[in-house]
Amino acid sequence: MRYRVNVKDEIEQLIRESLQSAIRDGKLPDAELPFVKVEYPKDERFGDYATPIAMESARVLRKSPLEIGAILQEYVGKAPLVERVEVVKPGFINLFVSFDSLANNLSRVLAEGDGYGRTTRATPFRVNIEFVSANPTGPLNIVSARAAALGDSIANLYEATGATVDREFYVNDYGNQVTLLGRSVLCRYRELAGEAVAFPEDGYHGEYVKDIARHVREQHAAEVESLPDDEARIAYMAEKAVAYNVAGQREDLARFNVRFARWFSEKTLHESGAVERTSELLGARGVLREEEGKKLFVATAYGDEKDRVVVRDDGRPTYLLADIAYHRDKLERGYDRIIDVWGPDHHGYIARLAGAMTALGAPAGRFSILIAQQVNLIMEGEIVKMSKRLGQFSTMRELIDEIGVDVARYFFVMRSLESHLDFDLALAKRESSENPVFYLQYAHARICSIFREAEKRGVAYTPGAVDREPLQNREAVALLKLIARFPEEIVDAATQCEPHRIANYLLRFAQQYHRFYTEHRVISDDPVTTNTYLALCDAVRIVMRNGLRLLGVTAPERM
RNA sequence: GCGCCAGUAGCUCAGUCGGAUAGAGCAACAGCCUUCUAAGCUGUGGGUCACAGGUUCGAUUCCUGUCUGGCGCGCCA
Repeated sequence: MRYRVNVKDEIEQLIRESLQSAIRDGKLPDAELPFVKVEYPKDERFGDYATPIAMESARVLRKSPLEIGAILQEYVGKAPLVERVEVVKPGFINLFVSFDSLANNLSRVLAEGDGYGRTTRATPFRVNIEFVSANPTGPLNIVSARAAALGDSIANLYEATGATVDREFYVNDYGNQVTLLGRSVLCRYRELAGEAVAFPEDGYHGEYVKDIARHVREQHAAEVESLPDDEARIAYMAEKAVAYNVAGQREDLARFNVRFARWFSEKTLHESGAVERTSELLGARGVLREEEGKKLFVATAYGDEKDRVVVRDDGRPTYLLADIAYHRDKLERGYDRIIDVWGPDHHGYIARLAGAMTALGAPAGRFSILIAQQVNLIMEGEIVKMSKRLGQFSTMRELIDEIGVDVARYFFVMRSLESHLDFDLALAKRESSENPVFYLQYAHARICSIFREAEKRGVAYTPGAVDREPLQNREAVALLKLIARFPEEIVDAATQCEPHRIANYLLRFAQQYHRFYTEHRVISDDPVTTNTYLALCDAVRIVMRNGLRLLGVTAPERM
């Protein structure tokens, strides 16, 4: 096993071993068995975990699903983890987890604290995740904000499965757009000096361009004048502008609790010769062809619509070649998994880059590209256009100012990434029950309040002294089950790159806690029950805090 | 024209490699605070899973086609 066992893995293993034992004992014929699926039944009457293995293996074992189930029942039922096993109608095997194992897990949560939910790995696992990677030509927008929330949460999830994760931002500080940015700044610079200049038609019009020009004029005017010609000045302005924009992006992201291990400059790939070497390597691998003095990557061999130019007839490399060089660099750094998070406007680009990775020898499954779909901002029922000129919520910074980091981060990960996200600003701004973020945080704050009250009343709390009897009720058991599931949810969410699962899980969890709170009084005259319920609340608080932290959301002690 | 994503309750969305009577939040309606936070809880109503075929013990899920919405189809980055 890659992961230290959680309940789900343990059950899967138990069923696999039971099948093997039954075969060894001659109760089942020896055969090639399908993968053992373990799932959460929709209805709690069907148990805590269920497997359709008896139905799926019926054909190959040449017995009816019910017969197979009856045989497995004997073996599976012996495990202490399992309270009882039922074999029902079409052939499902339903397992009920024992109360003892759930209660034991409570002590584990209290002992592990902040570490609960994390799994450890027998072997090291390294992940590289590249996200946001917005052009350094202006401030970050809302799409970048979604990518930032998603990428960082996925990174957090992987770290919680014991992986080492590098968060990376690719800075496109090379090429036409950067030159154009430099020209735009130079124009504004001249305007400040009172010169009348024609602003480039396709230039960058944002206010920030003027800010940069002003900054350069105040700090570096002498240097600018000493440059030989305008070409050199444009390059100079471009460099200053990129540095300014990247610094601004870095600041916004830090405020969003997202920190990158590395800001990888595209320019360095060109300067070091890595781009050229990549072209040679592709040629040596036989995946380039020449046409009219150009070099094309044979992307059609990897499912793309057409072959793609990587070197122009004047010898200049295209963006694609630099991107391949960049990803080759990531491959050579030896990661077990390389993940890119892209915006919706780049899906047409997937085939060629993924194809290039395959051509470079990346094993299947090592490299994956996630597309975060579009974000619509909704204001009073209307879609707010995210034009940079229109709409007051065009930048990430403005969004954070408006609704706060916690709400923004939660909203961006609460839906699956491939669904188009309707971001209701009015709802996000409302500090009420309609806003799910507050619902989760409220559960945490409520528990903190109970502990404050307990301290005020001088009630002693001993985490080690948990009595089982007070936990034998519907609400407490439901909470214990969800607490036990937390580590599994993390593993699933990480490997599938689906942080929204955690958001959904925490919502169910908070709901279950609020139910418990309504039904049971934590601080009472009975010291044993009080201590046990304090321990349960403590565990809920730990799971809630750890879960929110994975999503980059804070767990307030008061609200 | 081709490609990618989506279409599930009034709204926003979950639904695990194909499983059991399709779920949640919000909105609507009816209740629950002398006691640890009512930003909470309980209950009710609400569905042709876009449509038509196919695959099989079983399809919201997989395949084919049609319709609708979004996006993309540069030797820009």
